[in-house]
Amino acid sequence: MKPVTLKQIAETLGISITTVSKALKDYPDVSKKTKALVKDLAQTLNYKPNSFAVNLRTKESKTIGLIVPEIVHHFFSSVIKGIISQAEKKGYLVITLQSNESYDLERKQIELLLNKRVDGILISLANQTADYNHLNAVMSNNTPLVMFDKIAKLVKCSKVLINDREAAYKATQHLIDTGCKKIAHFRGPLLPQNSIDRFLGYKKALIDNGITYDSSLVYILKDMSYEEGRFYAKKLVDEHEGVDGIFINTDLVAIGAITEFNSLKIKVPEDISVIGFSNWFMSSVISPSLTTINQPGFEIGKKAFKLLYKEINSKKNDKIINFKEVILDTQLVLRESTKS
Amino acid sequence: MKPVTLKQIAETLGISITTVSKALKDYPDVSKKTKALVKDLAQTLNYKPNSFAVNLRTKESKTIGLIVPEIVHHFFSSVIKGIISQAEKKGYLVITLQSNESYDLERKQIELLLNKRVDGILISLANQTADYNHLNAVMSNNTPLVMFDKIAKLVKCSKVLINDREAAYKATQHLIDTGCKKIAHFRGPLLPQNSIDRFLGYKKALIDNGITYDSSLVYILKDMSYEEGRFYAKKLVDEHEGVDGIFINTDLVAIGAITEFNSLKIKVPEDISVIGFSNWFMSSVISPSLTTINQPGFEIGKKAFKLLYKEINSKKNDKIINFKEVILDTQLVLRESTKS
DNA sequence: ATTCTTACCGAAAACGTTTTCGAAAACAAC
DNA sequence: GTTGTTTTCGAAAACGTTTTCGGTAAGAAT
Repeated sequence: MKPVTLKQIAETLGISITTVSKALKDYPDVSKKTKALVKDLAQTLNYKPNSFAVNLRTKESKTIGLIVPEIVHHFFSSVIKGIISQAEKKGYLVITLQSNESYDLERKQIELLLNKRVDGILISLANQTADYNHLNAVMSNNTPLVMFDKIAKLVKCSKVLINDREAAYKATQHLIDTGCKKIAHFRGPLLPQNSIDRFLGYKKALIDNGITYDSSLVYILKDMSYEEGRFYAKKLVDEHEGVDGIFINTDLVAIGAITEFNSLKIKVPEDISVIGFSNWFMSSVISPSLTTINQPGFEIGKKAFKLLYKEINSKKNDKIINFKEVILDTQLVLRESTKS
Repeated sequence: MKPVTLKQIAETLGISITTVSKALKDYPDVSKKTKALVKDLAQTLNYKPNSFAVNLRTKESKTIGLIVPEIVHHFFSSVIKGIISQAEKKGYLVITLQSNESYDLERKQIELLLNKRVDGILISLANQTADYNHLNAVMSNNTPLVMFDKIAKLVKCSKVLINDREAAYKATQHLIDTGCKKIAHFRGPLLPQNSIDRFLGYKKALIDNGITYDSSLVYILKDMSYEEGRFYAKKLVDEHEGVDGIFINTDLVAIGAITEFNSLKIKVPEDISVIGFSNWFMSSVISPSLTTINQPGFEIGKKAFKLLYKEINSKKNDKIINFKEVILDTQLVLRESTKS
């Protein structure tokens, strides 16, 4: 019942463990005859190398760690899918953890993964994260690290991103182009780089078009939920008159806002245009369907793994690692929630 | 730069590796003095046991494998979240794979996980899976296995389920109670146990209420997508007259159907009542909101891990494992897509 | 017959930990 | 001073693999 080992194969064949090992790995200094013998027996005994022993010996686990703020989330689950599918192709397995947007958890999980001696780590930061010691610890531990989506500019490592500022600019410009004059913004928390960048893109588009920026039109959301979308939509119309457009940080919130406008009998887009961010699948289903920015989650995941894979291999071959910053394209997706 | 080992601690302290190891694990045969010495040094050197070596020695990896048909899916991502959160509490990490509803992939992934020597496996089967050799291989490999949601009745192992038949009965009964006479059913593929059970629950409810079962009112869907929902909704009204209710296997399809009815100017629920399954978050957002059956994904995940954890421990202590079948409760969630 | 290749094989160390078992040291009891 | 008990420690084996390095045998070349 015990799993087959090299030793057993060696003994039944009357040869050494060394030769068995080398035969299975096609070393040139094993005769064709013995190779065939060994491989046949290994096949019939259904020999599988003990990965624990291989790990110990080779100092690598063919496993990477992945930390995301939240798993039940269309964008992140798409990224996860991209990562796992790409990793599988290259013979890597993925250990997934979720930080729940908590810095403390994130720190512990990094430690967990380092102790497990994963070959590399992929991470999208928690909203709360403002301190980067745990990330620098990864780097100084000589473990390849690639950040995606929610990144820290100050950490020197490879990154996979979209151009959030440009995308936000594009979205806001579209509102302006379709006639909006008084444009609000529902932004994410203060810390994450992407919510900063999206805000900056929004602001720049206003200024470039001669619209004076009004900070009271910018609402800072906390958990980016559907409920928050509804809440702030109500708050917005309570506090301001004549707002005719909103750029909203994420589709889920935008859907909340649209739902609220619907129930307040405020017409979208006639009274107010709404534009979201992410292109969540549901955005095309609700009524009115949501104009948004497409953010390619699956591709981000694939690209992030590819980068990590390269770094892992560079490290193995003692090559120097050049950190890359890959920027993926976004597209404006026109639907019914903005005027044409 | 090399990681600290027991050996180094032993040498700098002038004691044996054995004693260091035992001191760190609080063996009773180490004096308080040496324990303190060792622990202090370990702390300052930031010693972390090499998990590869520990794995090899203890023959366990504190890692489990998880296979789901699809990651980008509200129900499954909820389950994954439940599993990971519970596993983390018990010091286990989770390697996630997705079968993409493919039997071949599922088989390969099982093999991958067994070769990695995970301590246990959690799985929800692919729609295509009809052969269970790969699952029995897990059992005969003496690796604990727990199935959830999409299970195989014939495989002897623990399972976490909902009572699909009863839930479907409940849903159909609700349609009947609210006046529906001609009730259609959009079911899932033929193989999965849960789509069989939901169909049987639907059928039984009809018969128990004196409604003759009409097989032409049952549509067999393939990929359970939004688009399929729209397609079959159209097909249904093209092929039948006077259908006043549908029980649909999953919320996403139901949302597709409702969208199609909306655009066909068929009123829900006045002309036709729709009831879904799963209680996907979006179901409360669309218009009209969807009456459905709540299927507790997060709890299913938690429970599945707990069961697996027990089995892993039973195995370690050479106890016999009693396979359990846990049935979790579902609730009928009343919303606007059915009459009151 | 001697030297040089070439082809093939295996001993042994190493990876870092855990645990068994025996032994030494310390102390108490008589 | 002997015996017995308790406390504390360490040698060594084991987990299963990979890889270095040296060695033997056979054949080729001189």
